[in-house]
Amino acid sequence: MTIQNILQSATQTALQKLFDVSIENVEFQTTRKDFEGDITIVVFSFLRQIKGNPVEIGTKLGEYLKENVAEITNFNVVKGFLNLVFSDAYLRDTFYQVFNSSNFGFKEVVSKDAVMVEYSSPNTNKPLHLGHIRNNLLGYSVAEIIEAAGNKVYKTQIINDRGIHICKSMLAYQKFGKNETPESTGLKGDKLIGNYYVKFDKEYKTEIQKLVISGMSEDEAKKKASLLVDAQEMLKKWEAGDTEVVTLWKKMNQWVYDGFDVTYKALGVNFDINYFESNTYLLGKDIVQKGLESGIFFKKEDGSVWIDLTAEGLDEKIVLRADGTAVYMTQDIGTAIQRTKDYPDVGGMVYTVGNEQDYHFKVLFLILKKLGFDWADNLYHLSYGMVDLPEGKMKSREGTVVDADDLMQEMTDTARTISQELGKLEGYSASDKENLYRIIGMGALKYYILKVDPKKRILFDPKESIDFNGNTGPFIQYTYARIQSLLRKADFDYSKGVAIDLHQKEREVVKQLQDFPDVIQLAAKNHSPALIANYTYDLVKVFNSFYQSVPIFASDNHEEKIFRIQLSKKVGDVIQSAFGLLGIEMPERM
RNA sequence: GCCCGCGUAGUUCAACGGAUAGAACAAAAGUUUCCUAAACUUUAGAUCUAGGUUCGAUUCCUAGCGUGGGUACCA
Repeated sequence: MTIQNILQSATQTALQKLFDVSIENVEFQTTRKDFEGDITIVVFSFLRQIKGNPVEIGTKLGEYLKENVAEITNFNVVKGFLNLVFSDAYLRDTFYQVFNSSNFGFKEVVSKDAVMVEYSSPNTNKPLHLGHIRNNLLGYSVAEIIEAAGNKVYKTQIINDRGIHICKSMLAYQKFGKNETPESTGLKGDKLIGNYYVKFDKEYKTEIQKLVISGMSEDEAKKKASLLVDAQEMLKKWEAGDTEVVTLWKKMNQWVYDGFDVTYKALGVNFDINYFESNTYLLGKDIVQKGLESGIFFKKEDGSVWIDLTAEGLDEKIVLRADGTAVYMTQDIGTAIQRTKDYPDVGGMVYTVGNEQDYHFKVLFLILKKLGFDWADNLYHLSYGMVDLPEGKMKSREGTVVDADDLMQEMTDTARTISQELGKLEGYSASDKENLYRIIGMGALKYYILKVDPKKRILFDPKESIDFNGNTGPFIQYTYARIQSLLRKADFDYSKGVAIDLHQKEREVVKQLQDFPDVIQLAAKNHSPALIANYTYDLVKVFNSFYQSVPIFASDNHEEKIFRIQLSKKVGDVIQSAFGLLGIEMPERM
């Protein structure tokens, strides 16, 4: 029986005896740092059922609990807050419980429903940029968190490998490519293809200008420019399975995938399953047909199929064009259903997609619910804000994007500069050092992005925004490295339990550690890596304060030394676990 | 126009409806005879406005202002 259960029933009994009321669920919260105590009961919440002075009620309740619950040694009442103080013995015992459990905070996989987490979802016509970095980090981290909280997880991406935009870069390659390859140019495949996409746009604009000068209206020129016409023609050939086009398409896409692999690896993300739009873009039409028969959808005179969501406060939405071809929505309906067929244990899905598509997913989920799928209640759009630059929005055509590979390289370079100035790494090999710079640089980048609430937009200043001091990844990594150094110097056995009185700072660290499992559960429920990040930062702050004020090796009490090393080790373990959920690696030294 | 986010110190971020709204950066002062000063300790500084619900509101509701996004056959 956990202390929460004991407290719960003891409090209920007390309320019954003292005030003759029964309260089903008494809420407990950990006491704030500035007040004495470990767990707090908010007496105010009883006032509806118990009339009287909150302080008096709290005092009576506190006296009863102190009397009847062995672990409670004292209490105090501030306004309507009853703060309960636990014994050192109890805190030590719970600490040893977590100290000795290897998977502290993590649950066994318990839920039989798996969750499919989709993220990244790139187009194969250009390299990944800063926006993808936020997407990837969020998606990966949320997947890890959900898994840690006890669900089986499948990570997936849907690769947008077809369509007019792909044909544009293919056409530019055909026309201006001179048979270049990643090998011949030394460029990453995604970069090479991205260049052709830009090239297309440039040539297309030039052509439009020429047409306008020769007397054509701009609108007409945009439609009649030969480059665009050719690209559309190429798309038709692709759809018809034309051998030459498909061969080129396969070759160029493979270059891009090879390039993406490098970027994903550097980011530290991975996928269990890939879906390709070229395989899924025709899905969903049969479902629409069924929905039409059952009256969920309706047909307009021109033959297009719609759903009426005005009763739900939304609009009408098209699900099939007049010519019978699919739209984005059709495809997404079909893909979702396909996934549950491919992986029958999937009972929910998370879509990591920017907030400009909030409306789309609202409608998608509603349609799937109306179609009667029982998993439709467990769909979640992990919506995140844009990453803006000081100059404004990123525009790939205008070249104001921050390239993912470049940014990661820059972070590593900054980490190298700072580390070399501090110069603490003698005895490290050159390659170990380089690896360390990478760990620190990526830690800074990942933490900077993940500590922010996903819903909020991020203002990203490449020059100034990545810091290595304060509330940052490297600050936390540094604490971890110091702890490892501490453990290396501890030349005594600290594996066994000891019974000492706890100092105030030690109590604070123990209390913070105890919250970790709850934080994981909450983060999974809210799909929020930011909660983990901020929790870890708080833990480090509390630990640093402890570290500074309590002499660890100088104590003449050996048992105290043992306990302090144990405490430090556990803090290190928890930091490592928490940052693991954020995809951030830990340095042994720095 | 309509719909959906967001609005907290000078700046970047926190705060299950709970106590005196927390940090960091920037500014000012201090701490290195045990373990890594990328640290620690002080000082100064904020909830867009007006109502409402509540014992209690940064949080929930209404209206307004500011800001970003979406707006029906593009994905």
